[in-house]
Amino acid sequence: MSTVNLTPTSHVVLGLIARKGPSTSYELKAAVANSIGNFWPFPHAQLYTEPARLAAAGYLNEEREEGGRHRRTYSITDSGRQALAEWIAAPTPTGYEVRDPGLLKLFFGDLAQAPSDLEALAAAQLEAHATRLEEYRELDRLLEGMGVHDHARTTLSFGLVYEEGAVRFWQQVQREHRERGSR
Amino acid sequence: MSTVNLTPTSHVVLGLIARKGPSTSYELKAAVANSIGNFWPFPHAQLYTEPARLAAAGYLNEEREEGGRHRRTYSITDSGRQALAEWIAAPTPTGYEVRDPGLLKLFFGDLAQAPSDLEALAAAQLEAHATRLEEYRELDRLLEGMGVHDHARTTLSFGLVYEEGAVRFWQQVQREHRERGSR
DNA sequence: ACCGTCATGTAATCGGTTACATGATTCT
DNA sequence: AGAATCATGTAACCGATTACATGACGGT
Repeated sequence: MSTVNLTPTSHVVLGLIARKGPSTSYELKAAVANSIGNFWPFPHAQLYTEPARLAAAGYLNEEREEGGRHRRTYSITDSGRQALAEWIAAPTPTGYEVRDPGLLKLFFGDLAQAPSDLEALAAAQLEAHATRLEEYRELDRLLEGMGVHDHARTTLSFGLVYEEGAVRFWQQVQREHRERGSR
Repeated sequence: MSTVNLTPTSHVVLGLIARKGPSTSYELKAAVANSIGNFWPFPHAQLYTEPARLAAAGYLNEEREEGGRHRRTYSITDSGRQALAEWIAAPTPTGYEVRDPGLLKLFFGDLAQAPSDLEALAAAQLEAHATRLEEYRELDRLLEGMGVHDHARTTLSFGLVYEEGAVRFWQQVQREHRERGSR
C-alpha cells in the first residue's frame, strides 16, 4: 500500500464512486462523458488505470467479478472518503487553464500567409461553439424539465457561460477581420 | 534528424521564433508568460527542452554562445517555417479544455460536509477571477494606449470575456447558495 | 567581495495519451 | 451464425511536471 499523490483524475474517480457507490471503470467513463468530461476530458484509459492506483494506495477496494466479463468493481474505503473530504475542505488553487487550439492559432494569426486562413479559422470555431452552445442549452432544458437542480447542472451552466462568450468572441473576430479586409 | 510530432508546445516555440527572430529559451519564456501563457501555461522547462527536440528534427538551428552564459539561440529553418505554415493553414481541431480546479470541486459540491466549504470556494474563486479580470482590463487599456491592435491583444480579449463570465458565474453560485441556505 | 536575483539548464519521475487487442452481448 | 457494437482492458511511449542545481550579472 504505497502512497500516491492525488491528481484531478484521482478526485474525479473518488468523487464519482463516493457519490454513486461501487462502480466499474466503464460506469465512471460514462459518468464523466456527459458531465465534467465536457470541458475536462479524462481519457478512458485513465479511468481504468487510476482506480488501480487508488486501490493500491488503500483509497479504494477492488472486487473482481467471477464469471462473465470479470469486471472490477471499486468501492471507496474510509481512507478514500477521508482523502476526498480533505480535498473538498481544502483551499482550492485559483489557477486554471484554457487549452483551446483555435485560440492558440489565432494568437499566431499575424503569421498567416493567406487572410482566408483566419476567416476559415473564425468560421469553423464559431460554428463549433454555436453547436456546442445549442447542445448545452438543450441539455439544460432537459434537466430543468426533470427538476434537477444539482451541482452537476450548475457546472453545466458554466459551460453555457463559456460557450456564449466564445460565440460572441469569434463573431467579433469575424467582424474585425471583415472590416480590416474591406478597408 | 529524427522526426517528431508537433505538439502545441512545438507550435508555440516555432511561432514565437518565427515572429521575433532568433531567440533563447529565456526569451521564449518571457514572451509566453505575459501572453498566451496566461491561460495556456507552458512550464519553463518545456521551453528549454522543446527547442532542442525541434532542432534535432531540423525545424530549428541551434547556435551556442562562446563565452559568458553559453546561451543557446535558436533560429527557424525553412523546414520549420514550412511546418508552421502548414499548421496555420490546416483545419483546427474544434475541441478545447477548461481545466479549472474550482469548477471541478464545485461539481462535487454535493459531497461537501459543511456548507461553508462551498461558500469559501465561491468566495475565493470569485475574488481570484475578479482580480484577474481587473489585471486584464488594465493590460488591455495599456495596449490600447500604445495603439496596439494585434492578434495577441485579440487573444487577451478572450481572456476578458472568460473572466467576465467567470465572475458572473461565481456570483450566481453565491447567490443561489445563500437563497438555499436561508430557505 | 558578497548577495540576491536573473538566467539557464538537467534529471528523474510519472501521468497522460495513443494504439492495440480481445472478450461479451446484442441484433439481424 | 455472423456482424456490429459495447465493454474492458494492457502496453509502450513520451511529453509534461517537479525538483534540483549551478552560473552569470548587477548592485551595494
